[in-house]
Amino acid sequence: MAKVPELLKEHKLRTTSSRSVILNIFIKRTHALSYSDIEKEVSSAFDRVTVYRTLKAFLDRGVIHKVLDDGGALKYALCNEHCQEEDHHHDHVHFKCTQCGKTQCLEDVEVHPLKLPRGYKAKEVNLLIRGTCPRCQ
Amino acid sequence: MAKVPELLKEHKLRTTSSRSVILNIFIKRTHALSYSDIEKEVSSAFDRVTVYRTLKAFLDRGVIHKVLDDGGALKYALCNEHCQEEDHHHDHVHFKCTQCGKTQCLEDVEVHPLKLPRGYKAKEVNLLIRGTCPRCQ
DNA sequence: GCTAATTTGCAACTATGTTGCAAAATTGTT
DNA sequence: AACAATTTTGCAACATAGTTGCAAATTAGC
Repeated sequence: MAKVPELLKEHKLRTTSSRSVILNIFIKRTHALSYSDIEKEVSSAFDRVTVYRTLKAFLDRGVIHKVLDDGGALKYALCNEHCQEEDHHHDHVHFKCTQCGKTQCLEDVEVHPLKLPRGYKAKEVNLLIRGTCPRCQ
Repeated sequence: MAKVPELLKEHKLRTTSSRSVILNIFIKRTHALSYSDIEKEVSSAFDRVTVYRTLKAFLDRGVIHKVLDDGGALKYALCNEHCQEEDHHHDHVHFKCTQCGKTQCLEDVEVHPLKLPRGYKAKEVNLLIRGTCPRCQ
């Protein structure tokens, strides 16, 4: 909680109440959050638009990254250490539990380099694994 | 075009005009299509709801599968040969060109089995690669 | 405390997707 | 080719997701 203002400053974002609260939610949670997850937690303390704009600001400054999900709504999760705009690290492995519906980043899973057909050049790889998580066995 | 009715019958779907037209669009195109891509092609010959329901019917019967995309809207692409409801093959590699925005299935790319942390059990793996396609080099 | 720049809330709008229901179309059977 | 049973369609209405413009409020640096 104490490090929230510094985290914001690190990413060149002004410290405002909505940003502090929402960033803190991301820090507390270990799984990816959608707009509606956040809306529920802040229980309309902020306008819908503010929440969306906060998420957009976090995205643009590399505080969070998009998490692909099979459902409709986009989810977001905290980027790990020092992943600033430019040198954003771009290989994500996400695990969605089909039981509880939660999506987590798996930082330690190694993605083997892929052999693409001639002419394709990869910049970023996103892996979504669906299955059951340890808590839902 | 001729094989559209048989394809529908194979998947236990009645032959109707919307299904024939939409299935044919999927056959013609090599890249994944969103609802709005289809809407544009059929130029409101069918009701919005019918298009959505047709996509849902195709999904349920294993004619098409969902394609993850980083944007908001879900995309869909033809399943390949004999991928019926039950034994749907579940490892997909998709390539999204950041230049032209088109997403393709890469059938031939091999996905190496992943070592997941203890307790995680994978059922399905979806890989989305972002980069540039041969046509946009 | 002042000023400049950014952020917020509101209203309004677009896109995406779903549900219930009556009318229309499809299929198999005479 | 007409019939009945089932499925599919279109319409209206709704729900969720996400965006934009603008004036008022807030933040950061001085």
